[in-house]
Amino acid sequence: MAESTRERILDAALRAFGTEGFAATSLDALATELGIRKQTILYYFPSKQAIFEAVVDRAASDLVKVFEEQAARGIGGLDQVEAIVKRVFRLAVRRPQLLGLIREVTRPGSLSIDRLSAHTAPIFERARDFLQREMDAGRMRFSDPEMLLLSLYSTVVGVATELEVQRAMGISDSLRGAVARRQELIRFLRAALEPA
Amino acid sequence: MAESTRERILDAALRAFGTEGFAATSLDALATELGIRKQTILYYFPSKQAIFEAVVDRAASDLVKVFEEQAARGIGGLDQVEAIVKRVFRLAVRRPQLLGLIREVTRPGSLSIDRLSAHTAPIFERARDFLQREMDAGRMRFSDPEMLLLSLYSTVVGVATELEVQRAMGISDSLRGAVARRQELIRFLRAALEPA
DNA sequence: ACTTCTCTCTACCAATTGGTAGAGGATCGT
DNA sequence: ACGATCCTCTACCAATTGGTAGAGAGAAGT
Repeated sequence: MAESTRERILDAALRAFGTEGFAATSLDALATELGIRKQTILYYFPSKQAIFEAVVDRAASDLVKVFEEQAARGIGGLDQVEAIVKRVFRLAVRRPQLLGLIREVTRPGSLSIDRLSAHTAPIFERARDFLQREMDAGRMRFSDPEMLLLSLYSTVVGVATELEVQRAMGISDSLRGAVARRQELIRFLRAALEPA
Repeated sequence: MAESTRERILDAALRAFGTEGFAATSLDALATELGIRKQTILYYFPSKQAIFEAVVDRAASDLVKVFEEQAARGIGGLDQVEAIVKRVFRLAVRRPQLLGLIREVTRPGSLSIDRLSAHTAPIFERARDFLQREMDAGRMRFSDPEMLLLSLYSTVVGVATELEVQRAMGISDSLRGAVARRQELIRFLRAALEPA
């Protein structure tokens, strides 16, 4: 057996929640997609909310792992920023629903936001310290590291996920387009971060 | 009479769609909030989808107006970029649901995306030409104007709307916090755009 | 006085929602 | 052979969903 039913449910739920959103996803639709009955889903998870939380947990730890792998390399300066952007982009291309889910969770009305930030708080802290260190070492333009982190987050996640905006702007969303976007984004960020 | 019923419905719908999202908003809830019956809503609009489209139309033209007002001033270079960012921020503070709605419409599964881009296409084009002109004049770092526009869009909209991410990062979402964010964002963009 | 138009209402409806109860079939250790 | 555990199913259910049909109130025009 390739994958347990539980895992298959989580996979399908990630896709659905990450693209359609929580409210627009019905358990019946999820079950039909999987070729099983809704009650089978409710055997593994007590409620729809519980599925969502499990999906968030898994997505968050996948995301954190990507960051920690790169952090472990201990590269410094803008090269490290570039490496992280590349990893985020690889993730966005391979598993677009994952970042879509993050945006679903960070929506104003959402529950589970605390669940996500419990996972991500350590890497936020780490990133902030990294920026501070690089600034002190003169390898990065000086500014408030938290605000800078917010700008970086917005830019990277936006460019990686706003596919419909790109389409509306007439930008190709092919793989080649993704590479071009990534390249321009990195140049953009390097210009924004380089010390004066 | 302060406001027509139709206008009140559109106002409430903007708020609901912009924060809760389309699927999570029910006509009954909307009606209760307004102190009227659901059927009164359905007298003015034939369906939920039609309400959404009307809201998108109104929000889009409000948004376009903000841009055109600033474009008419004919300021050049980074000062113009800064002025636009400030206007977007003012909008985000005064009517946060408006940008929330944009994000709802630009979500993958959404309908009405064409409706939005029909409104915004002209200002996208205008912005692209503006960037190109500024680059040619040497007042802005040289790069692909479309890709640059995407980066700018992502950064500005993200910083202006990702309130929950900010909360998770420990950034205050007070008015003072908004001013600080705007200031840092402008410095960030200036650094990213200044010619080498 | 009568009609017409604008608006909001009550009364329903079929379909879908998330969720409960419990039957039945495997597969297991004993 | 037997019970226990694991898993998926059928059968329901109350509540909510978007939407229809049409009554009735009020104002306006004739």
